Amino acid sequence: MLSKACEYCIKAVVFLAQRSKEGKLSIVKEIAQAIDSPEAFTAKVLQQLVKGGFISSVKGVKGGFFIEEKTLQHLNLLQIVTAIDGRGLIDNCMLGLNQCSEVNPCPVHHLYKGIKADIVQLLNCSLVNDLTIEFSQKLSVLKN
Amino acid sequence: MLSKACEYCIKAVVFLAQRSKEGKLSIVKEIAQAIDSPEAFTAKVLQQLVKGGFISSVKGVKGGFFIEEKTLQHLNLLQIVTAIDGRGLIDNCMLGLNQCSEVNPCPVHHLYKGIKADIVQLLNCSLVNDLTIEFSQKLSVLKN
DNA sequence: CGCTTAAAGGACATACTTATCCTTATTAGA
DNA sequence: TCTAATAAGGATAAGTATGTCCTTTAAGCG
Repeated sequence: MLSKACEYCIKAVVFLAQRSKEGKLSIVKEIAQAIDSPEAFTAKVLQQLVKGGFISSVKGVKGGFFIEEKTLQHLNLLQIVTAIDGRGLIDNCMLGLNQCSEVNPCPVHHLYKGIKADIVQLLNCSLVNDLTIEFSQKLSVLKN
Repeated sequence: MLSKACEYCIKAVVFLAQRSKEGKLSIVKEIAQAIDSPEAFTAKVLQQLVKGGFISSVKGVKGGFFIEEKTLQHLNLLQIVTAIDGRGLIDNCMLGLNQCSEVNPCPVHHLYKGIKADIVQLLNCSLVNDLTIEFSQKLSVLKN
């Protein structure tokens, strides 16, 4: 469904959002620990998030990552998923047909289209800010 | 979502089912052509389907693959997907948590559980026999 | 300025998926 | 029995995802 890179990104962003609301920067080590991910690999995917403009970073002593308040207001999971994994999950046919559509459907097209729409809706309606609030209240976890 | 191997398997099975109802065996070359897949790799995944008991094969001249009538009656996509890709799609957390549940949910657990149930239902309710009927009537395609 | 800290970036390593090729076993038919 | 056709199986290659390591760049602080 989602790549490991994308899973780490989503979890990292939720954690970072919480920390940012507390006015704190987080270094890679803290993030990797909070989401139980390999540190070096996490650093790589965080770079992608910075390049995509989803999170911000500060180098050097007292540096780290954070999310700008105004970015957090509208940031949702669809933005992150498409930036990291591309539009495959959203666009692709379940059976991999290049041209799968209403007029040229694969055998499961009509059954799958509703599910795909639901996935897009889940991602699009999942505001990082909302997820973070739940996480702060310990109503959800980012690791076991 | 599904591996390439799994995509090929599903398409191969739908094609094979149609041919089997016509009383014909199909060789790898015909199958690969019908579903637009690489021949050698398709041969490999067909072997897995034979081992799993989903399809049957005959070696030698006039040999090929087919599906037994009684197998076809109850064969559905969930059986094929779990045999080829395992239970990951069905069991795994969207964010990859090892222990994601109602009492210990990831940030999207409650939103995702319905979608996962829908995916399982799609696969479980998709009888290969039914898909084949539609395919025979040219209401769906296996390649472009 | 020089030291320390931390992100950025590049190179490399590992694992898995996808794909190909060649050989072997099996079968039908001449 | 010999030959051709075809699945089965093993080895290998190519590609992608995942993960690690080391160097470079930037920033804060004494």
